[in-house]
Amino acid sequence: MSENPLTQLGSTLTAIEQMPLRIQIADMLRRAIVSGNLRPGSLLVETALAAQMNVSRAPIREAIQILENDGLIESIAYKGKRVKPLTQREIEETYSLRVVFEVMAARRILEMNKPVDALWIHCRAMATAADNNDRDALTTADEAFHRTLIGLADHDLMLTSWNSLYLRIHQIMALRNVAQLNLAEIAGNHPPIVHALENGDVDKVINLISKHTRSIADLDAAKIAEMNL
Amino acid sequence: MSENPLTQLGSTLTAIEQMPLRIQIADMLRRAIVSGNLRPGSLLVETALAAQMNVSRAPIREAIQILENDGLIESIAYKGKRVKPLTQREIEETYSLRVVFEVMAARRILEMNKPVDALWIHCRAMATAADNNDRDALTTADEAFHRTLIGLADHDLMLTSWNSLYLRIHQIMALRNVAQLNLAEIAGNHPPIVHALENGDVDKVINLISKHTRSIADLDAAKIAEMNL
DNA sequence: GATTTATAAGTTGTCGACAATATACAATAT
DNA sequence: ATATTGTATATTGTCGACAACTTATAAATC
Repeated sequence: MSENPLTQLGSTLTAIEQMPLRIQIADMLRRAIVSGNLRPGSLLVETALAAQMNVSRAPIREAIQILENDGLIESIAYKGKRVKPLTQREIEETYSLRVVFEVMAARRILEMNKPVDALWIHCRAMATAADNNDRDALTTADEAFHRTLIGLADHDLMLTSWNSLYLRIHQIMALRNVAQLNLAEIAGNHPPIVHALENGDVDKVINLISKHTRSIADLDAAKIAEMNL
Repeated sequence: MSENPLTQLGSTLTAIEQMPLRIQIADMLRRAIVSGNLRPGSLLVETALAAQMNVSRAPIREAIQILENDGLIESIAYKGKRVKPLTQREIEETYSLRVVFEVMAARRILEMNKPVDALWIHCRAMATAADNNDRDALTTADEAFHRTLIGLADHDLMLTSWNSLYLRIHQIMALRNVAQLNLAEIAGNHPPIVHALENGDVDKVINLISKHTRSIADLDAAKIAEMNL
């Protein structure tokens, strides 16, 4: 089984290429949706996609079903499937559920007395990104912060739900007006959370997370409502 | 589709007979799993199922994918798919997530000042069932209680997650030793929750729900561990 | 002109067959 | 006896075709 490094790299690449088509297609479509390239409401027709990708309908169907499971696509009887429209309500539900998960995570972390040092790394990355006015870097560090927080809770079921949630959050973020976000403010919101965690102050953690999320959720909900998706 | 192959298998609901085969098959398999007829670890082979149900593999594949989404089935490379084994950890995660959802629901109900009269109906049904020593009736009323509680929170995303959670709870319940459950005690656990809700006592609600769920979760986790699934 | 009916087009649902790949087992060589 | 190789088998992945059903369009009737 031991081969030279070059073949190892090659096998890694072919491993991706040799994944089932449905996975490749699902990944492709998922990226298109959460990046905003496929806007909410877009119709997905199996035959069209199959022709476009030069594959049969079978893997397309399965890929679409995967995305339906992700909550990114919904079925419309005998018309096709379409990218799920984003309603104000859904945005609010998405963010409120994220708050619940993060509060749950915080409680578990405190119960288990887990160190939260890992969070500081992402806080610093966010601060740097804010200084450089680098929105992409801030977004990346922000997600890393939240993902780390959830991961520390060591709860697979919640993590799975959270991943699904975050797909939609990505989609929302791709459509929102980033210009109205104050990078420094967002970066500044996170260190107090870590401090509260280190001090074991549950109520403060809950308060901070709730307030932080709500302000973002309100911005996004307003934006999406205005876009009329 | 003038002749439905599945009628031979005892599917009696007429409404369901016009649904796509994948839905019928998924429902059938789901019932088999959550009722304990298909035990955790059972292998599901597409060709075998297709032959057994007199359909092609296509709807079987899609049905299996649906159940994979439900978290009831997992894939095993080049062996087939199997009913996901139940681990102690997973049981604990399932119940702890249910607690979080119910606490979230309670908070929202209190915030919206929603009347919770509907819950009393199910409390009474549970009391009656306990008096009659009718385990099935108690289980039904119990689920109705919890489903109503979640429903009152008016949060579609959470409801969807909760439904998925409850599938696994059904599966767990089907495998547990019902004899060790004290019906009167379970029935008695619910009215105080409704009282606390009516009094707006959030902390008490949280406390009651947590304690109530934990005792059941501990019983089930022990039972499953002992069964070595 | 409005309403009903017939026709066409488009989309999903299902099928049977073939290809690819991993596993299990037997046969062979060392 | 152990390791290796080859072969058979089992299972999933993918394809192209056809059927069923819904919607849209055009025609016909009143």
